[in-house]
Amino acid sequence: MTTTAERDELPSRELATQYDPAAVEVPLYRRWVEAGYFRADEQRVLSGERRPFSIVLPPPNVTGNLHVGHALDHTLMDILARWHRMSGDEVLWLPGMDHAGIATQTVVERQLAVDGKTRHDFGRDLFVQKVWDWKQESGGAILGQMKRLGDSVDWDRERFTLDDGLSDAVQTIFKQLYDEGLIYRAERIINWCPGCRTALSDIEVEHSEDAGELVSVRYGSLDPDGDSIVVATTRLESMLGDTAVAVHPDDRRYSQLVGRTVLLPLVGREIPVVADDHVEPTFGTGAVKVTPAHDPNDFEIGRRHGLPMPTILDESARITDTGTPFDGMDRFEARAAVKQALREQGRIVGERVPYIHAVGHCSRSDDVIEPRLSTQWFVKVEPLARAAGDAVRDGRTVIHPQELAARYFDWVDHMHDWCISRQLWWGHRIPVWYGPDGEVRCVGPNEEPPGDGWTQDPDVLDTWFSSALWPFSTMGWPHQTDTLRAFYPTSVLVTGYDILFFWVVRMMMFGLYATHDENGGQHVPFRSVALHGLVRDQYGKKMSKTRGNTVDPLQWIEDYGADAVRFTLARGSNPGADQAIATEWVAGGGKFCSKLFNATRFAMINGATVPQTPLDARALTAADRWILDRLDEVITQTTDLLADFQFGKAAEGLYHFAWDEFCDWYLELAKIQIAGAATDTTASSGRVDTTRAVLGTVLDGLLRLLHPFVPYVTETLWTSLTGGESLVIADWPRASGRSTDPTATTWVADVQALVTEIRRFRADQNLAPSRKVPATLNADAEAGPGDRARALLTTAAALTRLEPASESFTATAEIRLSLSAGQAVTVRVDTSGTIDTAAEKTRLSKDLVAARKEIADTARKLGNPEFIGRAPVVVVDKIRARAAKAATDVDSLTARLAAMDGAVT
RNA sequence: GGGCGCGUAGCUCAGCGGGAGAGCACCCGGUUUACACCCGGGCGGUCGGCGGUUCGAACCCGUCCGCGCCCA
Repeated sequence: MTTTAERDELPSRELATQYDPAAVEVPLYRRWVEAGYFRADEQRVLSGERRPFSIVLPPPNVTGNLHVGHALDHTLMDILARWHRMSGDEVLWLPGMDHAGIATQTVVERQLAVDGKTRHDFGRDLFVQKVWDWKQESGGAILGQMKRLGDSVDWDRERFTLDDGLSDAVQTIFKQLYDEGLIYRAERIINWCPGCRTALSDIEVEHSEDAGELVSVRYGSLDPDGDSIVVATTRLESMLGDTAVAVHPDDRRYSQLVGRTVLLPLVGREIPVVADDHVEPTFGTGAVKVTPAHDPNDFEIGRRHGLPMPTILDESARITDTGTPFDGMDRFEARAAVKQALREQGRIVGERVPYIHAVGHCSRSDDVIEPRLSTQWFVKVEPLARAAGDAVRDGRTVIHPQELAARYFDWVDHMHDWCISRQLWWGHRIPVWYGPDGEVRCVGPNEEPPGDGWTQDPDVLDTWFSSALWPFSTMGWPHQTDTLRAFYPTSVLVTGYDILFFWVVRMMMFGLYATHDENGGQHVPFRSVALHGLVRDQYGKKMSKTRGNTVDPLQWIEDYGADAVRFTLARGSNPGADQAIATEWVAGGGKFCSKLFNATRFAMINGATVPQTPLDARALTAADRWILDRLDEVITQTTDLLADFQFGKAAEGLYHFAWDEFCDWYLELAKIQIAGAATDTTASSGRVDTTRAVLGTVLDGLLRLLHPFVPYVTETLWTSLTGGESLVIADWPRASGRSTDPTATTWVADVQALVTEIRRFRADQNLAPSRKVPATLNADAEAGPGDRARALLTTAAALTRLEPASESFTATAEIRLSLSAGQAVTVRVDTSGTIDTAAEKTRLSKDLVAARKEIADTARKLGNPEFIGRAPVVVVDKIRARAAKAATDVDSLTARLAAMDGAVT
């Protein structure tokens, strides 16, 4: 027995008079979750009952909110998840978040800063506890936002990268890589963010074209007879750390200087001039200053020539340990001060201002990155990257669209070793301990850390290190769980192409390294990667806070409904390509849902029902046959497009079918069939029932097809139409298997052409749409089988408000149309003598021009023997038919224009 | 500098060898009992330029111009 409370939870089977997404969406989502529709069951896969479909959700950042890029990504994933669920697959779509090391630590540090405190005031353990507290209270807002969007994820399986299980996975793979020598610690030039005060990997650095200064400075003697050499730099303060000047060995301008020393100004140090093949002799003066501790290229030169490598910047990028007055200055302050001091010495020999050059910025804080010599942990990526490349080359993982595979290869084939240590407290701490006598020990997940006298490495791992394990760590790896057995390798990863290197490559590397089948073969983490583009503003500009053109998808959801946002995003999405979006377009998505609602409601008012038995083909009208054939086509087309990740085309095809074909034409035709049967008792008594069954059949199929895109409105309508439990667990439609009826398609095309022609006439003549116009309808003798020709005319008349001629009928105008098979129909109308001859002439003249152009175009082709000889027969026949039709039209139009002229004179 | 991609209606984009399309915007007309979140009609494009291949090019090839992204 249903309690009142339970009944309130169920959506009403009665449709309201207007669709209100805000009232429907939240309760519907709750009902789906409570019903357990989104839960995955390993056993149904392992028993062979169902095929698995698993989808990797890119874990959003725990500090993040749903932005429009997520909305797109999640919409596409949800479309796949719901489509596969309806197709009978067991779907696992697992939600969760990553811990976002820098971002999260920064959030909490900012809170502490309000009270004038830093994390050091609390110590490591207490600070980390505070971050956990923050996560409990304020983190993960995005999970609620995912629910609002409608994500059909299995909430029982929510994961977080710092969970115990996932942390075990991190420690396990670290240990394995370490033991195999694929993780090492070394002093290298790394990207240092002075704002975040940590090392970054290459991919966390974004390059932009910035305006700086290129300053040329004379090193060495200022005496015209003394040794000197001119070098240029954009980072003038770095000269304080110079330990050499390098020139190309073959550069004769400097050959006498190689091996000697020049004076380093301001510092007063003598530094050598070295010859190095890597110097570009044609750039600038051909001589370069060498700062080994603060430039990657200079570091290599320094290594080759055994140069000292003094570090002259501290963690905040202040000058330090140079023994000059610049110590303690910020790098930018020092840049100006050094320039001033050099100018006073007369050493500035040239300046290019502004000088546009590429500058690296921290992707998190936007601070200018400093290359810095530092001891860090690295992953030796070469063997991992090669395996990742091979997996795509072999087709074990397929990238969609294919063009983007080139970028993938470009990346994996030229990857630098990955700097994985971060000087943070929030994250997975590096499981390496240092002993009192310099011993180093990497501790595995089941091992006790060493005791007294040993200290653990203070750094934590890059967040991407744990995110790279996500596809399998969330399923219980390193344990061989039923979840892994059932759902791994996963089916698909859907993500933006901008994250291909950040994350996709890393998942590929770790997945191939860590996971294997029974025979020891490598597992790919996912079989397909579907890449979409960025969402841009309505002018195609990239959204950014500084530009002020960002949008809030949650506001759109509030205003227009989640379905509207989803449909608009899906419809605009083409594989690998960016898309633009605007509020008006989202409003358009809302209008589509509303249209769907009104159409279904109307069909139901007219008795639409989903038949329990197959439709009797003999009882179907041409209109019925046409819409049913179209439904079959759309089912096949949508299924094929989804299988190829062509979301935009799939959505577009459904929109067109629903609105332009079903609503605009079939519903209007159905009205006539139902009304006509009421007045015409000789029409088969089953006509009304058949029409109702066709309405129900088409709507049932359409709503199923649309459900992955717009789950809420379709669920509302479908449960009302069918009385079924839920569309979420309904079957994906299949084409009927009926052979198509091309004559039905032709018939409808003729109706549409005739109706449009009559409407054009009415509009040109300013005949009010509501006005009934008397008319006579004539078909040429050969206009086809009598019934269909008669139906064609009466149907067109009904759709255009024509009424039968009375005895006083006097034709004042004539509308003639060539039908597709070459016959013609004529409609004579009585406009009560008031005919706008000028408007009618304009209309006919316009058609005449078009028809003459058509004659010219086709005649040119048909007059070309090469065309007749070489073009396919079907093409030639088509052109001949067009030529014939155009000739008929020209005759008819000419005659009517002549008649009108005659009538006037 | 290297690689990838893009230039089609006012805007955003489909179409990628045989009649130039969609959404949004715009103009005109409409309370035709599903829907004014609507209906009907309409305006609007030498498909970036120039060459070539082809019976035929928005579509294939070359080249130039302009724009974007990624990597140096």
